[in-house]
Amino acid sequence: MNSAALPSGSGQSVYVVDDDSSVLRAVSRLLRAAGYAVTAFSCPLEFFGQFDRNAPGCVVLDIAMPGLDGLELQRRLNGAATALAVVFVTGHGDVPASVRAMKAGAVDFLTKPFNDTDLLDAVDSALRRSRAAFRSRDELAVLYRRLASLTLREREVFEHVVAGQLNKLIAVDLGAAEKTIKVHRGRVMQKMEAGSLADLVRMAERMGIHSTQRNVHP
Amino acid sequence: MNSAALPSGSGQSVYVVDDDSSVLRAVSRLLRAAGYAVTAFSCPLEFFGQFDRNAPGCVVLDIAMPGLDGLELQRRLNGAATALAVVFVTGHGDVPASVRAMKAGAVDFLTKPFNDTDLLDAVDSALRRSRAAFRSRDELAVLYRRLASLTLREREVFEHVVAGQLNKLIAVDLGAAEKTIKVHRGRVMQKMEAGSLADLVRMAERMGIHSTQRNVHP
DNA sequence: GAATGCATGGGACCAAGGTCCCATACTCGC
DNA sequence: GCGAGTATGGGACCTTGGTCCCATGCATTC
Repeated sequence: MNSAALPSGSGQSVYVVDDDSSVLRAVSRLLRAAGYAVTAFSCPLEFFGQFDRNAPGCVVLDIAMPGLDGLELQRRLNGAATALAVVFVTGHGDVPASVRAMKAGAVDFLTKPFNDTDLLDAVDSALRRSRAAFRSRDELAVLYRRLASLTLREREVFEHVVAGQLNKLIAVDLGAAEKTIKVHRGRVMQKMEAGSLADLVRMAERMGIHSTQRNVHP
Repeated sequence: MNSAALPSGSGQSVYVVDDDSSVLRAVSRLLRAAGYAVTAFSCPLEFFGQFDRNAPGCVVLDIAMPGLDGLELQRRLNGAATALAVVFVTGHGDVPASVRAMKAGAVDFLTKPFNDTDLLDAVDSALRRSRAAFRSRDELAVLYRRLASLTLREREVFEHVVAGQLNKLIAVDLGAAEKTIKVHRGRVMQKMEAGSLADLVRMAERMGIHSTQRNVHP
């Protein structure tokens, strides 16, 4: 185990994106002094091409930038498969922009001049949120990978099982013998790596799986 | 069934709170014309004393008001057991105020002059959110009422069951016979009105019940 | 002091879940 | 055409879960 500072592994990486180089320097210095792994960009497109998609992190973003607008960059980040959290920092922010930013999930929206504490608090809270989102996204990805390993039939049985139906009824619904359902059910438990039915139900909940149940008369 | 307009039953009730009587009149008229059941208040405290806690609804709120500040009123609403959603409307809103409002869960934050469509959209979205929150709060209340009807022992068994443990193991953990656990478990299913174990697990999830499990050696 | 609610279980059963081994049948790709 | 993967089940067997009736012991309450 090497304990060198690994920006992407530490969950402490902060990207600062601002076209004003003096602000960029000042903010970067402040955050580095606070112990964060900071990467600075004066060009939003450059940032978008280089940041680490596979790690949690925080982006400190100026709203008004030439080339790529801050809000537009946020929109692209939301569209991309990342778990980055955004903190806006701006000199001349207007209310509509701040509202749009917050609606789109920004953690905070600071107007210059802001005091150091506000920025540090925002970054801390953003990293916290990003790490949580990243972890949850990761766990979900594992679940979906397992789900994808199910055959069609197993998937059907899975849905009926987490709906609380008895094997006997599932058999009727799917037009098979109870015996066969048991076999599929056993394989579902194995493939999903569920230690108990309760586990399986919780997995289904997290994946938003609700039975596509035609209750009576298919 | 009387189909008279019932503000609290319809899920369409909107409270407008603004100390500027001309704005109050204009906004109220607009919303009434759109079919909402509008109640207007020029005094925030009066509103706070009179609104219906037991129905979903939307509050259109001015930020700057004498007596009770808009943000403070929002804070109180969040503290109270309501499911109201807040839309801010203000003449001279500053960015920090809008950010605080959005962080506190406001649906939108409009600055005058705003066009009618923006307000109507915001109110519609707020009512939608409020209805969803209200329903979910209601369902949760039912679950908690059932949970409260469990005896201490039943509650313990409940936690172990949704943790996926077998009756046999629960018996060991609680120092009782498997037979006894079965009895408790049966009563838990009855009292919680769960049709299946899957149901019970989902109920536990919604209530955030995770076993307070001392795995080995109590 | 009788009644009530609760926790505790024995006995007896039956239903449901789970798991072996085994077999058939179909489809797909090489 | 043959093997792999899939869906299907029979037979046998055991473990769990669920539910009757019944009974005891211990608090609290009226």
